[in-house]
Amino acid sequence: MGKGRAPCCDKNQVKRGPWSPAEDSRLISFIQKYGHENWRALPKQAGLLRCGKSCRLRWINYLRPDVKRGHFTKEEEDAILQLHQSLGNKWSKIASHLPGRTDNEIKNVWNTHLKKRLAGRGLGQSKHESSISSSSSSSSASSLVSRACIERNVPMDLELSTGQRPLDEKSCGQEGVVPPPQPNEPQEVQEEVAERLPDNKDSKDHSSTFSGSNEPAHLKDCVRVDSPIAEEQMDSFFSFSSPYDVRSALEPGEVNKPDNNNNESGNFTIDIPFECDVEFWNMLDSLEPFSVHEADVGQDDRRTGEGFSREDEDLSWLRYLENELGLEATKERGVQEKSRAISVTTSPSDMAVPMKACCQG
DNA sequence: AACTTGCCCAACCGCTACTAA
DNA sequence: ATTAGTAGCGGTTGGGCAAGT
Repeated sequence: MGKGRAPCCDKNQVKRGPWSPAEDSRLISFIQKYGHENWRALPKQAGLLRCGKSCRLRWINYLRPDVKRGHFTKEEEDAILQLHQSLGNKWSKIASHLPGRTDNEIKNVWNTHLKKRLAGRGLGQSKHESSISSSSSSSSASSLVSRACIERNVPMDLELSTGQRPLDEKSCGQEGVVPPPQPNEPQEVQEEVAERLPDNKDSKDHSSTFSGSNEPAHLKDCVRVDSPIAEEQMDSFFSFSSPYDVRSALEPGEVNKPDNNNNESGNFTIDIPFECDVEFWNMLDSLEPFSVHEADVGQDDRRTGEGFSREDEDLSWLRYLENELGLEATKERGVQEKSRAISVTTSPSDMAVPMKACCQG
């Protein structure tokens, strides 16, 4: 090796800046299917022109299904103030006490709101004093924190904070949204995938977007390439219940999909070259984002309902994500989504020609 | 309406901690 | 014990947007 530490990625080769819906879709899809054993290798395996760090950040701060977004409640703000008194700028530790909030988000809120609020409340006060006096609702903040601790099995004693990150992938399952990874279960993986194949579509309630038999003729040839795979992938797109086995599934530079109907001999391999065609990505980005229509119904009701299932939660999250991405579920998008499903599933360079042909009509 | 200013927040950067060989 | 690779953390930046002039 050369001197010093190798850069995490070649900045000339990776895309930077805001994430496009297409990239989000690709990342979500990949992680949902294979997890994120290795962030560094993930972009390559997923066919993303991003630094692994960037992928990780995007996932943790934005795309994770259990990430809570929107304004912070007074309770949460008070909790942050309180926790900051004890922990200082240990944003990840603070975040671990606030379900669904990310360290980055908390850091931002602190820097933009809470710090000023605190400053405005009395410069002469000691930290401790200000903490006491500033928390008119400290009891509620405490209860929020303690509730979070209970939910997450995090010790209430902040000084004993273990440094674990309940918000990260290792403990998403505690939120009831993302179960802990179940590695080394190839049999289950296969069963899970088998269940998601088009043959079993009846068991799914959010697959209609891609079950379209009314796709335009000019798209059919394109879709034929591997539409069962695409549909399978998009069907399970936002369901985080599927186990995965990254270790056994992935080699650098390629994605070995679990067995499926398309490939009864197994070892279905999709090679996603890192050097993706920039034009392709431009085209991809110009496409309308992915959406699932059934999820439009009754999200809020589900939240309050007694039978709020994982599936419901997945759908809620999907709807939320759609909103976040500025997606609007419309019928005609099914066509584009077909295309997108393919792009998410296969090698961009493989798809570049047929996709281009399709788009040019 | 046009321009400026300030705020917000997603994303990036660089460092440290951890782990495996 | 050392080294290299990776994940995670905290600080910082910059683009977009809203409010103000």
